[in-house]
Amino acid sequence: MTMSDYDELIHSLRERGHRLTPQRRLVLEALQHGDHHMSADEISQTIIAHYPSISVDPTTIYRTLRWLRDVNLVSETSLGQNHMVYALLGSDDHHHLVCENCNGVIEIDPSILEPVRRELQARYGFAARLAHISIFGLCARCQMGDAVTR
Amino acid sequence: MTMSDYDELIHSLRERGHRLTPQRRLVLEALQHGDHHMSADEISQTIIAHYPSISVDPTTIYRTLRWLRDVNLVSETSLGQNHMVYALLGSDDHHHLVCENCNGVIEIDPSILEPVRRELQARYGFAARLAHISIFGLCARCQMGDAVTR
DNA sequence: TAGCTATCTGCAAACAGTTGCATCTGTATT
DNA sequence: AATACAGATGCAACTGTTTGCAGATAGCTA
Repeated sequence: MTMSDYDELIHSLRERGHRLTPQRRLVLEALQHGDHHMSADEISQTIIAHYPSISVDPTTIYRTLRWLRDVNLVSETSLGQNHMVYALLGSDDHHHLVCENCNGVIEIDPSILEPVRRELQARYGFAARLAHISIFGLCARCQMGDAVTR
Repeated sequence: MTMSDYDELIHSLRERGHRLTPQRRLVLEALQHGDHHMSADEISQTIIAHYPSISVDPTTIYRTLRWLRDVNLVSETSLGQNHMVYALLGSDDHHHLVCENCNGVIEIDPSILEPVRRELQARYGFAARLAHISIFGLCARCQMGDAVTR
């Protein structure tokens, strides 16, 4: 996303009554800084590390992340752990294959789901939001004997 | 699932060290009784309604549901609410299109994801567990103006 | 530049679900 | 029928996340 795209986006959000508060800027900055998926707690720690004098309430971080997800700026993904992870959308998009046995994660090209997206739109008129989703199952190694033996 | 299938299943689970306790029977019975997806709390309420004298600890219900999911007897699905819902596998299998705006759920034929399952196995050797999954997005009605306006 | 108001924040309390641990029990073995 | 023990249960404490509410503030309007 270019800078002018970003400005335009903020402007269009403002027009719809959304506000760009210091807290929201800090969360966005943290997400830009950490280039991988981040948990709410990692975002909080990143803000504290960069601005020790500022404190952002965890509730606000959660609410900001939900807002960013709702306006399609970040993805929210479960990787089989006890917390969600978040990532800025628009570059390095991919999906995840999560092994339920060894907890390993394989990142895959998002194009594999394009036919499904098209069919859902055609058949049901449904616009699927398929961004950074997880597909759970068993990886090649864990399939041997383990699907039953676990 | 026929009765002998069921007996066979229990037998094979026992062989692997799993036990069929009264609590587990009650959870299974509740799932058979309610024909739709049920939350842990609904299962608890159903047990209380049928057997007022027996109490099953919520922790045990959660652990039983996780076990049933791990041995592939029930599905665990998020329908966009703040809790998971569970269903017995094997009949009436389907997937869900969940509208993030109006929270409506459309049930769809599971065959739509078969090509994806095959490709994941072929390309990555990954055995996807695609049972009663949810795909989030916007339904036809909510797409008009709402994808942006929300 | 000050005022207005819908939106946002922080705090406390709540909620769904998980974990640690001591005790109990289903089931195989004798 | 009695024994033994891996595996299951119940309780309490904890985790990640959400919600209710009162006070604060972004950003429009004059």
